[in-house]
Amino acid sequence: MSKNYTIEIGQFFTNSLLAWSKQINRNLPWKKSQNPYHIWLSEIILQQTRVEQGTPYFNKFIARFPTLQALALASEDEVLKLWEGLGYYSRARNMHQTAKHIAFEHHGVFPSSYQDIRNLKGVGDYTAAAIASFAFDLPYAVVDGNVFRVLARFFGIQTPIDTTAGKKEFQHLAQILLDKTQPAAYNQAIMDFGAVCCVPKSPNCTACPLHNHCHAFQNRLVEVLPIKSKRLQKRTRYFHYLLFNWQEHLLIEKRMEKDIWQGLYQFPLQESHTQEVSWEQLSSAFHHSHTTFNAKLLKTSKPYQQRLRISKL
DNA sequence: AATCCGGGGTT
DNA sequence: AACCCAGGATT
Repeated sequence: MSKNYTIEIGQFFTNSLLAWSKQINRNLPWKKSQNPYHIWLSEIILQQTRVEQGTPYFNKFIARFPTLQALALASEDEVLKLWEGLGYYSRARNMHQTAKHIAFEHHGVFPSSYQDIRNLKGVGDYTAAAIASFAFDLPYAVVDGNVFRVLARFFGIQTPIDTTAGKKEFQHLAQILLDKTQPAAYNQAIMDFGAVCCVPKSPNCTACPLHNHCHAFQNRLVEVLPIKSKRLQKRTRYFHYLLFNWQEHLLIEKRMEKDIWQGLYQFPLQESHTQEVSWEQLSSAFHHSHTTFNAKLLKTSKPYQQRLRISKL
């Protein structure tokens, strides 16, 4: 698809983004330096996480673990405790494991080539390109949700972004468009542009400096692009927590099954598909807690919802 | 290629 | 209720 576009339009795109980025000011705390530890930490936190949600976590982690060595020396429990509430908890485990790996097996020296960075646990194509460009000025184009959207719209690409072919096509085009003389500035510019200007819903296209050459705007495809092939649907799970008193303590348990929150702790739990659950269900489900610990059921919680995505077809 | 893994905001 | 977010690992 990228073969259909001229060099000139690509240069217009790149130069326009860089010019646009100079007139906005998005001061993010992890952009104050090229410290690879700070860059890496921020990128892990921001995976599938909004900047506004991740920023306080970044500040907490930097305050508690000023260096990669400090993070490596921490216990996994403490790392998870600091991560609490952010979701996708395997990110925290992989991050901690990687910190220990770099600290104890590479003398604390953060890898400085794309391939070495890419080989770190928890680091995929996007994060490797982000660290390589932001921390080491290496010419690797980032492709995140913002980039998919901006490229799909401006170049009118209708290939679904959630397919192997789509990912390959967008990655290839992004690499062509990258300004190799200033990869960090370009990568920052295209993501800022997607986050601030070319937003998912109802972008203000008439105010966009690229709209004269934007395929989606010229062809009324802004609300259609980017295209995703997999339609997603939500299934709702209801969790009813039970508070057991045992020798003046509240019983908690550890989630060992292969499911969400693996290895995390919770009050004993009965799950149901509906908001209501019968007392018989609760009682029989926790006969074990009663008999094993001689614990007394104090009360049950209101039902908590957890929605998860399941593919429709 | 599909599926799993989350919390939180927006529409 | 559906969609989206500075995605990656697993199967």
